[in-house]
Amino acid sequence: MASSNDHSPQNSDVEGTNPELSTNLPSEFSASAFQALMIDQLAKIQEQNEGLKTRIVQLEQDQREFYIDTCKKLERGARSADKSAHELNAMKEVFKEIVGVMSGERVRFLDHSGENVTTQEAANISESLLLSSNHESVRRRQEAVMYRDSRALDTLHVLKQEDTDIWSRLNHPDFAAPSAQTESSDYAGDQNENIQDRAANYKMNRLLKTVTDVAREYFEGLQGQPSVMALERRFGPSWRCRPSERSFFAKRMQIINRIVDIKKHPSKYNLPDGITRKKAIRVVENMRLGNNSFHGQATRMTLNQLYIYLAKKMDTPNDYSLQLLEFARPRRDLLLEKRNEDTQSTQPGSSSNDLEEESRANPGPNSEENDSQSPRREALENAVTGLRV
DNA sequence: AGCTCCGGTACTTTACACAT
DNA sequence: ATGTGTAAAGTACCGGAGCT
Repeated sequence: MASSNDHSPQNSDVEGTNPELSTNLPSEFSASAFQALMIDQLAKIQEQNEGLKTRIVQLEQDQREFYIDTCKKLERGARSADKSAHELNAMKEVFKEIVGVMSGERVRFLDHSGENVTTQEAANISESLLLSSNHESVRRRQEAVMYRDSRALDTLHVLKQEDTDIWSRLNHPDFAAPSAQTESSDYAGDQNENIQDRAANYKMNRLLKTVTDVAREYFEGLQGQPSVMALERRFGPSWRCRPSERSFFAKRMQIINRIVDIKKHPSKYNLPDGITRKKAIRVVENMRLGNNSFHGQATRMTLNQLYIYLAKKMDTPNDYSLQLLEFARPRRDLLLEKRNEDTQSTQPGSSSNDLEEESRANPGPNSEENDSQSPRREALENAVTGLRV
């Protein structure tokens, strides 16, 4: 364009200043001007072509980069989808665990004695993806824990010296000792805090009514809970730092101590050698149910009364038996009956009163059915028949 | 010897069942 | 509805064991 502008003044100059010359050479001038114009135009086209070429090359490069970038994104997406699927499966496993805990199935995982776990259940557990993925990292920690605990146990209280083979089977992944953690990651730190919180917040069950339940809570753990024995071994007394928990634990330990002592020294209680823990528990449960002389007569004791009975050393050698000699009545009932007798003795009775008294004095096999607590007692009796084996 | 931790126990408070 | 008795849970204190 600049070149064409350059030519036009020349033309006007030639035509304007020298009209004679222009009239003499019109054809020659126009041809040369046309040539120059064409060359100029061609040059411009060439320039445009080169510009287009570079732009096409640039576009090709851009497209290639876009393609590579998209491929990378797709690859990342695919990997992310795989990971999500894996996590989803893991979540399904966790959900199954939660359902298991809620339905009571999961408690079998905590059955440290291994008495209640069938081969099929063991196989199912070992097939769990989540558990298996957790297993490796947890296993190393647990080995360190077991080593530390087994050494610590040598110097601890006699009660804490329960069979190490039971402890070795305690493999619940949630309750590794914080001190045994070797990872220094934030995740491991969070887990430590979580575990310590859970241990610090554990509260022994106040609603238990039988020695069997107390022993289960201590040795095996209740549904979805760690066993008290495991808490003791992993955290020492620190998990029960609250005064209420300490006191309650001390009372429960009177019962547990007796079970352990019966198992260790059966001859001390005129019981056969090699007695199992289950049988030791049954002996103490029988004592609670009627093999006792609480306040001078056989009484079906509460756990608190059993604690008093043992703590005050009110027990006698005759109380320890695998046979339940008498399924006694609760102290509350006995006291109430005694009070009624006293009031009736002050008011010499009618014939109906005599009958009532006689029926109380000789309670028949169904006498407790009229009791206000008969459903509970029925459950207890069922438990007793189970204990009698 | 002094300190801390822990278990044991007396005492108090609370909850519940039963009688009036 | 209120009073009473019993049992259980919780609190406070004491004493022993272990550590510095």
